[in-house]
Amino acid sequence: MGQAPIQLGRNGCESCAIRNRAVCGALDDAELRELGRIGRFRHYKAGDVILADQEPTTFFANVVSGVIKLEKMSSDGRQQIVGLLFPPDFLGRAYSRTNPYFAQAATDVEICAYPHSQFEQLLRKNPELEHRLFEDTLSELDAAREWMFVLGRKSAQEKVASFLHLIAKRQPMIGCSHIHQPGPARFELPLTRSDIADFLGLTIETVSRQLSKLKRQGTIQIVGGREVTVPDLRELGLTAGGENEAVA
Amino acid sequence: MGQAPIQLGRNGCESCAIRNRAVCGALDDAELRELGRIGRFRHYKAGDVILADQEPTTFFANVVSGVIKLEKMSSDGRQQIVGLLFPPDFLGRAYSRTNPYFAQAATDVEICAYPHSQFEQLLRKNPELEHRLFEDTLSELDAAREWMFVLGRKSAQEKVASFLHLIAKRQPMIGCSHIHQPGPARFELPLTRSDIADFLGLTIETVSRQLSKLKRQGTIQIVGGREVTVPDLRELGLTAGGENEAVA
DNA sequence: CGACATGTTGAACCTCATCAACCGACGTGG
DNA sequence: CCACGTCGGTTGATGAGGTTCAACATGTCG
Repeated sequence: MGQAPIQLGRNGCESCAIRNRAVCGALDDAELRELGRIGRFRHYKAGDVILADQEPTTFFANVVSGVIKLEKMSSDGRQQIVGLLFPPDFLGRAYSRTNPYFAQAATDVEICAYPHSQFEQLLRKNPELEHRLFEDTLSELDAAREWMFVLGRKSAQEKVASFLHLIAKRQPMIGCSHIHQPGPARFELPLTRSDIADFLGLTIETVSRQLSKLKRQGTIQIVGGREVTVPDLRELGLTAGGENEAVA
Repeated sequence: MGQAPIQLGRNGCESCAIRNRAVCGALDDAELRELGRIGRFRHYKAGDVILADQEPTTFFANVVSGVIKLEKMSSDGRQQIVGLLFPPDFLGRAYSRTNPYFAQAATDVEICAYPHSQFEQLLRKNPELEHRLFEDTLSELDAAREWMFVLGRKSAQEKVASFLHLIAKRQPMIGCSHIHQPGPARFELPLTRSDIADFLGLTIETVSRQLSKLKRQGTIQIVGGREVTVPDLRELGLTAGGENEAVA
């Protein structure tokens, strides 16, 4: 739970791992150079706080590697993860003086950070960039609402299966194939049991029990607590229930 | 549960009830005339479906009066309200071929509707309009995440109190004062018990019991099942718990 | 008036939270 | 080196909060 961002030098966008997939994909070469001039790589270790709730906005960023959790917490200690960011997602709440939630590194994380005011200036004078960010925000809103259904209406078993299904879709595979058709999948869980519980509105005990149950049923295998194999994604999808699964 | 939109003639934006508060507030007079040319008033009765899930997008709209619920449903009949629209909110998912959820009139509703392609054209060539819509979307995302905390982490009692608090903040008062400082409030519930349950991830019985409990505790009064008086909003806020209440 | 929709209340049941014990891995200091 | 504490995770026993099923009240409309 430290707070030790490691600041690195300027980055070369041309060779960036997420070039064309992140918001910067909206930019032509000249504009990209400008964004590259203001962008800085930063590293965080799992558990580091990246943005604190209610604090003034100081920067935005793109996730380059790792997973970031967005978290709401109440004074009495309850917490709820309200979003997960994977590469090449965008981090930060545009046009707000303060940050509406905590952003914390779930795994070790690399981001490409842009100073607040410089980025918003770029946004103002570049409608294509703003358009791209707008589309990203719309997708996030869709995802948030999808998750509201999970939180409000699904059983513990379905919640855990839904979570695994989500990770299977977004997390880079351990093996190699990056196409996820119905069929087998293999991935590493980027979250602890405690994080999973906070994401699903459950307790760690319930999460643990449901994972064990899914193992017993043969829907998944787990080794070392974190590495998950799903023999048949379709079956996992079925136990996830609900089926608003028209996610494209 | 019918589907009978009543189509009305063209509207005069100058005298519109929500002019300057809706997205159209981003437009200068000339552009407003253009939007006025494509906008049409429509009326719906409580229960009417306004947009159907998975259907091709045919129009966008601003809510002029009434309340619209955005709803997700699964094949087995479970449903979850994922958003409520009050005047002057914007209805519709920009840049998507299809609609990601049901939009249904919770009360009688008036909207100002813009045909799909004409509106998106206007959006493309008018960055100010898109910017305005972007800001609205960011607020919706904030609200959705706020609600994820409610769904995932609050007790039934807190959920119901949170709902009442939300309505108190957004619903026009029955009396006259439209300022809501800590103090008394009076409003009409725009949702049935069943809708409230679907918004909170509860059953109607639980909602009814919690409302009765709040009455017994003196936190609220209810007459005719729909008209609510809150002697002290601060107290309601306290029983709503959580306190991410930095809503500005 | 009867039929139907909306809402309230009671009783029984069940899912999930709570409390607690335990395990293995890891890191630290004596 | 091993004892120790800590952390993440699993499993069991128990009980509370909400769901489910059911009966009843109220209001509205033909």
